[in-house]
Amino acid sequence: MRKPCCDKEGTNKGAWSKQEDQKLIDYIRAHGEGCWRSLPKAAGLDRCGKSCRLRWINYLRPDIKRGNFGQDEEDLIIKLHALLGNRWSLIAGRLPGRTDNEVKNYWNSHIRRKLISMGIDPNNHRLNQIPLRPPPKSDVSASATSSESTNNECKPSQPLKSSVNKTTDRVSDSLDLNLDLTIAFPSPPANSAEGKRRLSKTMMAKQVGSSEPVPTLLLF
DNA sequence: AAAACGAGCAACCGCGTGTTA
DNA sequence: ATAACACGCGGTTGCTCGTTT
Repeated sequence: MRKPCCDKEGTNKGAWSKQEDQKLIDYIRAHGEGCWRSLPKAAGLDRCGKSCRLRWINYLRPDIKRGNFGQDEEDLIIKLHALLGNRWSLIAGRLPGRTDNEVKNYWNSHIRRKLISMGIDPNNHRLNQIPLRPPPKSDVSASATSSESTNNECKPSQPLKSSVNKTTDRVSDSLDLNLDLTIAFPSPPANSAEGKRRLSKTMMAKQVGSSEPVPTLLLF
């Protein structure tokens, strides 16, 4: 039913050349973002539209801030992750100049490791009990959260629902994580199927725990 | 000096969702 | 109402480069 996003034959893959970058930049400067499917042809690129989009968003966009993450950014990522889980695009949306891919990579390569070394479960931001023991079978939620030993460990799953509302032994509490917050969404792009999409996704995320008091995050 | 290893990052893939015809 | 399309997201892969042995 679903066709591949582009015909795989005849499209380049792998690292982008300078010429390809320049073509993409020139085209988007002239015509703006969007219509990714038709863009490659129009721009003279032998690339899949998805690949063009990714390259632009993660690397070529002029407002991208490159380089190391600051301590404030790292703290913010940790706090947002405690609330939102692996919703990298939402998290990146609160970090000007950072992309979801960059945030995700930074989390996986730095923050995650750091939290683990501190004895903190990066998936639910709780202190691990030492020694780590497999949870009792009857405790479903516990088994879902002690995920270091499972294959589903990175499921964004219920960070909103489970991690936010239970405050006992939450490390984030000791890290001065102010959970009495309200999520302030960045204003969606004006042209914006994306804005609408993001908003609706976010609303869904908020509604996950709608039967319970939803903690709010006032960030800006 | 060279091989082995690990970390970091760019890019790809598959799926979910909103839109359109 | 629904199938096809277009896009965005999150997970994963694989390459590159620095460090260790």
